[in-house]
Amino acid sequence: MNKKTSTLVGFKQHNHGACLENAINTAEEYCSKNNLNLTPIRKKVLELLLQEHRALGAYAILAMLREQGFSNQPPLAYRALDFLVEHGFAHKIEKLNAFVACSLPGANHSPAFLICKKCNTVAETQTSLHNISFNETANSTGFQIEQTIMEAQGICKSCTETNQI
Amino acid sequence: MNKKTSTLVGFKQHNHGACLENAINTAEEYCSKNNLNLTPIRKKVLELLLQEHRALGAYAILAMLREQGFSNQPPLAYRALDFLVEHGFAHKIEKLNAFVACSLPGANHSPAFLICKKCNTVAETQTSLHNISFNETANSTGFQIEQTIMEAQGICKSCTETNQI
DNA sequence: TTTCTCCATGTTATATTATTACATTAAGTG
DNA sequence: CACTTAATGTAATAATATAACATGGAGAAA
Repeated sequence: MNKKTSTLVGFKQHNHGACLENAINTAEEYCSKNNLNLTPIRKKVLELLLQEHRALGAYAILAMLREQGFSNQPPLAYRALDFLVEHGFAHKIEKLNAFVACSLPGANHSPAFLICKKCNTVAETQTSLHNISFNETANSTGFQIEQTIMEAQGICKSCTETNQI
Repeated sequence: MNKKTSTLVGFKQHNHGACLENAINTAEEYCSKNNLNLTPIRKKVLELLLQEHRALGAYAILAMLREQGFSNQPPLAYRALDFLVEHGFAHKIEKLNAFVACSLPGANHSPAFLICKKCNTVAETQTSLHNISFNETANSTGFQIEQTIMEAQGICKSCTETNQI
């Protein structure tokens, strides 16, 4: 009862091409089912995020969009990111003011992130246990939680082992 | 074993003047013991934060400092805030890009925050249970956590009851 | 005392992140 | 077709944060 499995993506090996293609397909299906418009810009931004397992800043994305022939006005990136975040295809990492593709699309989630300070890789974890303390405290005071942000910064195994400066 | 008490400040009544004075005294003692320099600017910023139970942006603080006769260059505020955060007298609320005084000074903590979207009050909670899921996931992948950020947004009891728009 | 060093502050400039506001285009609907 | 709505284009600016270098002051070392 006390234990809860955690899943994690980002510090493990995986088939990246398949991962990307799968995520895009999932997003497309979800959008067509829910009458959402995954426009070229939105899709392109999602692809750009999926190609990294790192958080990208809005202006980094904007620069990439420009390389692809899009205009480079900030709202272009922010609007696409807003759409992706609103519908769960991406998350904002508040600590970094940056964005990552969702690693667990479709999950009804309250995600938590592990951020490596050295390589900037971001791993998304999915648990439910982590909300207990918030819920307890919230309940005891009548606070109604709508959204939780959980981010941990540290050093990933790979960076610890190579011990690079 | 499974339960852990949570403490909370910010949505409860308390003697505000005493609270402020006590916090300042604690900070001064801590600084003199640890050979830290609680300069006039740093002290003033701490007082400004303590006067609210809300998060204040760096530029809001800067404007208050100017009213007190200090210069109004951004580094003035950021340096003082850096000091306060580094030594645990204040915390940054990442979601708001803003700062709150620490409600539990002296505690060796990994704080969590409840942020009311209506009145902007920020309550600090102190638990240890909330780190379990992070620690489990981190351990399983060799990730070494250095800092965790936990923030919940929602509506506090008082705002729910008055139900103001 | 003089010099040195360190820490804090003063100051200018600029970088980074994000939004507002309004014009234009495109797709679907009555 | 005219109308409505969603999405994008574009310009301007707001809000947040830092870099870089100068100045001042307190205490240690010579």
